[in-house]
Parts: sequence; C-alpha cells; structure tokens
Amino acid sequence: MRPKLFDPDAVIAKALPLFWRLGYDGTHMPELLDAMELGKASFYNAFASKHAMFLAVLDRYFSAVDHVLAEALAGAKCRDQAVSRLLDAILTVARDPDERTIGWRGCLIGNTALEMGAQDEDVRDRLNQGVGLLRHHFAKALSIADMDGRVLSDSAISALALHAVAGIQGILVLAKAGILEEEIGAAKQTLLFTLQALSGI
Amino acid sequence: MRPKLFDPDAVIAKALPLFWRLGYDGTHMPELLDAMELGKASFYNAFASKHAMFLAVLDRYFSAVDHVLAEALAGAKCRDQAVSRLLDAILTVARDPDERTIGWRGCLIGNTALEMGAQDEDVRDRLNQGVGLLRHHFAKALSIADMDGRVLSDSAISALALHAVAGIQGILVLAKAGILEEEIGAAKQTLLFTLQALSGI
DNA sequence: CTAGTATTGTACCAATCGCTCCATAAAGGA
DNA sequence: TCCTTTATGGAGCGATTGGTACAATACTAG
Repeated sequence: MRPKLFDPDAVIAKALPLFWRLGYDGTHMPELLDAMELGKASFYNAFASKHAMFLAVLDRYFSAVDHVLAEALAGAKCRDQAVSRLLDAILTVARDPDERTIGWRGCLIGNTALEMGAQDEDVRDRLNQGVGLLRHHFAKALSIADMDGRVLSDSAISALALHAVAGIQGILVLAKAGILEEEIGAAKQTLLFTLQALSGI
Repeated sequence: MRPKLFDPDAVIAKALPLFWRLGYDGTHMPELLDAMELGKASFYNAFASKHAMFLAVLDRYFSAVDHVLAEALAGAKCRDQAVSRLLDAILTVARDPDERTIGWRGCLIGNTALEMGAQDEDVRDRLNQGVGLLRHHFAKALSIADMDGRVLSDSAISALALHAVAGIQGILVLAKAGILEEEIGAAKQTLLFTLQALSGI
C-alpha cells in the first residue's frame, strides 16, 4: 500500500473557490487541476469525474455555510440583530476575495441554481438541501424574541424565513449585475426592515 | 445588391429562447444556427459573433420585458393590484414554455448576471440597464395611490422598487433551485405583503 | 532488499468549441 | 445578357473540452 500524498477533503476545499467564482461550465479541468495541485491521473483516480467533484464541492460549501451562519447567529441578543447578522454574514462571504471580478462571487447555491438547476437532477436535489439550510438559519434567527420579548408564530417564521432567503439571493443577483455598492446596502436595509415590520402576521 | 433572405430582427427573436433557457455558454453554435434557421456563413456574415448576437438578444429581451410589464401595468386600479400584476407577469414569463426543464427558464437578466455578470463588462452594462428597467416599472406601480388614496414618498417608492426587484429575482432563483410550486406562490404573497405593509416609510 | 501495489506524469483520445475560407449561387443595374 | 455585388452551403481551421491508457515511479509490507 502506498499512502495518498494528498487529503481528498483538502483537494475539495481547493476546488471550491474555482467553482464558486467561475461556475461549473466555466471551471475547466486544466485550471481546476492546477488549483488542486493534482495531476490528471491522480484526480481521476481519486474522484470519479468533474461532475462528481462538483457535487462534493457543493456538499463542502453547505457545511461551510452552515458553520458560518451558526457562528454569526451565536450570541445574538434579539431577533433583529440575529437576522441582520445573517444578512451581513452572507454578504461578506459572497464578496470575492480575489480581485479578478468586480468583487462578488455570490452564493454558490444561487449561482448553481441559475446555471444548471433546471437541468441537472443530482444538482437540484442538493440545491434544495442548500436552500433548506439557509431557511433553517433564518427561521432560527426569526424565532428569537424581539426587544420587547415578543415572539413570532411558527407560520410567520416560516414565511419570513423564505422571504429572507429569496431577498438575499435577489440582492446577490443585483450585486452580480453590477449595481452600485450603496444600493446593495440599501436593499439589505429594506429587506431587514420588511422582516422587522412584519412581526405581526 | 442582393437583398437579405432573412430579417435580422426575426433571427434575434429566434435566438432569444435558446440563450434564455440554456445561458450563454450553454448555447452552442450548431443548435443556435438550427434555431435561427441560418447557415454558419450567413450568420457570421450578418452578425459579428456569438457574443455580439447575445448582446443583441439581451436588447431584444429588454424591449420585450418592457412591453409585457407596461401592458401588465395598464389599467391597474390601485397600487397593490399594480404590484401584484407585475409580479404575476414576471413569474408567468419566467415559466418555460418548453417542457425540457422543470418549468422555469427564469429571467434572462438574473440568469446572465449570475453566469457572466461579474466577468463581462459589455454584458454588465446592459444588465444594469435591464435592472433599471425592472425598477422603473415597479416604481411606476408603487407610485399609484392605494385604495384609500394615499401615495408613497419618492424615497419610499425608490427603496421599495429595489426591494421588489431583488425579491422577485430571488424567488426565481429559488424556483430554479427546484423549490415546491406552492412555496413560490407563498414567497410571492409574502413579498407582496411586505410591499403593502411598508407604505408608511 | 526485494516483491507487490498504489500513485503518478505524460502522451493521447474522440468530440466539440467558435469561427474562417472559398467556390458556387443568386439577385439587381446597365 | 453581362457584370458586379452579396448570400450561401460546406469543408475545414486550430484550440480546447472532459476523460483514458500505460509505463514509470515511489512507497510499504515482509
């Protein structure tokens, strides 16, 4: 037996930023292999295909997002603050650390949904899972009592969580469309405001 | 002089559904030429490139959307009805008439923004224009008086229009991610409700 | 130190990408 | 009818796509 010279998880982690920024079709094997620091043969020996790697990358993304959002939520004092932190966390993560783009890589869930969601069933199943993840965190935030100690009904929580997820995904769409930075902030504030204002559903 | 055997505008119209459903990279020349009912040489003689054709398609899409939304808005009695009609019109248009997908082709603006918005400057300029178009129609709808005759402030109209555009784009993201049909309706209702409830900004 | 196995680099594959070239066909103007 | 101009079909361009075959390499167990 000869041990692997690389950690599969680490390879997936190196593949993530590429797929995130360039999408599935936009990520080509040469650059992908380069980023993974892996030879063709090693890759195809360890993983089934580009498609399989992408599914693995999606899973990794979900767990990373799960972690980030859980952390953002930890220690929130009231509902508004919790929701605001989630929105900020998502926007922060959606910014592109590399400077080749205008500054937005978006959310891999939304990116993937619009690139191939309607066509690939394996992908769509995971996207549903990813959307569920986001909804879960917003629902958790919305279930916190507000500053007056009032708590939302379950139906309101569910509806508003979905609204929040749609809202933040939409904002990321506008960000990638090249909208002004200040308008991103304004849209976020308005979204936050709608979530606050609708406490009485 | 020999006259063209085809109408360039009609060709662009035939190209639109393909780019809409499959995206820029996903639309390949063979199928595109097939849909256009044009030979390779004729295409490259009449148009500069696939990229240039895509830009033309974007322009055509904008004018089509402009027309659809203006029509949806015509004769609206009050603000809520006007906004509701816009949302319905967008969702209707975003459904895929062909049945190869799950039923959603989305909005070409959002699709394009997430596929290549961050990378292509020509495209990004037009996307800004497209987003502006959507905002304009929502602003127009929101500027209508409500059933009690009350009218929103300009700043409220502007902020809510942006919120509406982000919201509907986000809903389309979720639709393409394969969310349940009933949840699409619920998200639309919630978005509509937030727009109604925030009349008093 | 060797035998045996897993991993790796490299050459290679057919298929496809967007696109160009050219000989042929077709349509006015004279 | 001839001539110029333009449109067209089809062959073919180099580059690139994701993926495979194989021989050489590097490791560990015995």
